Amino acid sequence: MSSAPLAVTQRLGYLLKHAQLRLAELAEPLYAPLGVTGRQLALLTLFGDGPARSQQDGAARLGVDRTTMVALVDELEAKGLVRREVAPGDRRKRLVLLTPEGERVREAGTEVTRKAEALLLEPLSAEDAERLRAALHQVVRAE
Amino acid sequence: MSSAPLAVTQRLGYLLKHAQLRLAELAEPLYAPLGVTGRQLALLTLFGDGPARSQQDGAARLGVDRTTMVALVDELEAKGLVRREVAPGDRRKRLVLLTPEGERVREAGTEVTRKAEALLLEPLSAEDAERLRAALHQVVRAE
DNA sequence: TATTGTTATACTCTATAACTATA
DNA sequence: TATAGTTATAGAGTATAACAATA
Repeated sequence: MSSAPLAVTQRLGYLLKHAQLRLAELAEPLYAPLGVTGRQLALLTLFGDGPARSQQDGAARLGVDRTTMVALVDELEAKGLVRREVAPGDRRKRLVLLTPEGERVREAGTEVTRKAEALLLEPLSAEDAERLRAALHQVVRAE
Repeated sequence: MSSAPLAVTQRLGYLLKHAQLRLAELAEPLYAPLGVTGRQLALLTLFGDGPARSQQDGAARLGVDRTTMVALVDELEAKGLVRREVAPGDRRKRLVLLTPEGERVREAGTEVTRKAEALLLEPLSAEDAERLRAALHQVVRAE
């Protein structure tokens, strides 16, 4: 156990926050032409991937409150990118489904996300970049 | 270039955000007995490390607005952990200096931060943990 | 004129509480 | 009774604009 000063710029909290800020900085200009924010694209990715999910299910996976999810889905619905559908079998639940336009935006967004991530990871070798993603995944998995 | 789905939980934005959430979850209970938040401890680390800094200098390093820094320093001053001092040579600037109590909290906080980081990094080997920190540092440095 | 600190203000993000409808 | 979605509201956190002191 060393007792070096551990300057603020070496702390994981600082590094994670600033990596995130930098990623957002790189990605948002690329998302803008698609007419969506990074947040909205994340929602499209979430609801467009795999079997249909309810709002609550989506909220749980994204780690946000269900009241927050209502507003997020409202935004996407207003843009015509998703629609709500009563879940067959449980009329309390609303499935969130991508419209054809939503599907197009999701696909374009996926490409753009790749590009932004590549820009962020540019200073790393391909191997180190993969290790970074794997390490973060392991650390988060433990939730 | 693969075109796999890149599920939302594999995106760097998601991973960075959730790693940060998890770190905060682990760290805050440890900070609480010290009477400070993680944010406040980061400030103490920033201003307690190296030569005295002005508020503006600190704000720039932390990546926050200077008006935000005013409020943050106010908090620490109210707790008696720092004091402001007019900078010799430029009377517009206020240096932020740790009080003896602030110094004590900073030292205790450093230990606690190490502990929280260790908890977060638990699933990784020591080598992978170091690689993670190094990779984040490289990626952020490019700012 | 420009910069530092400050205040007032507004905006974004998010959660809590209370309601409706379904189960 | 409990759950899903919704609404209204309030609390963080942060930034923009305008001002005083100093350069």
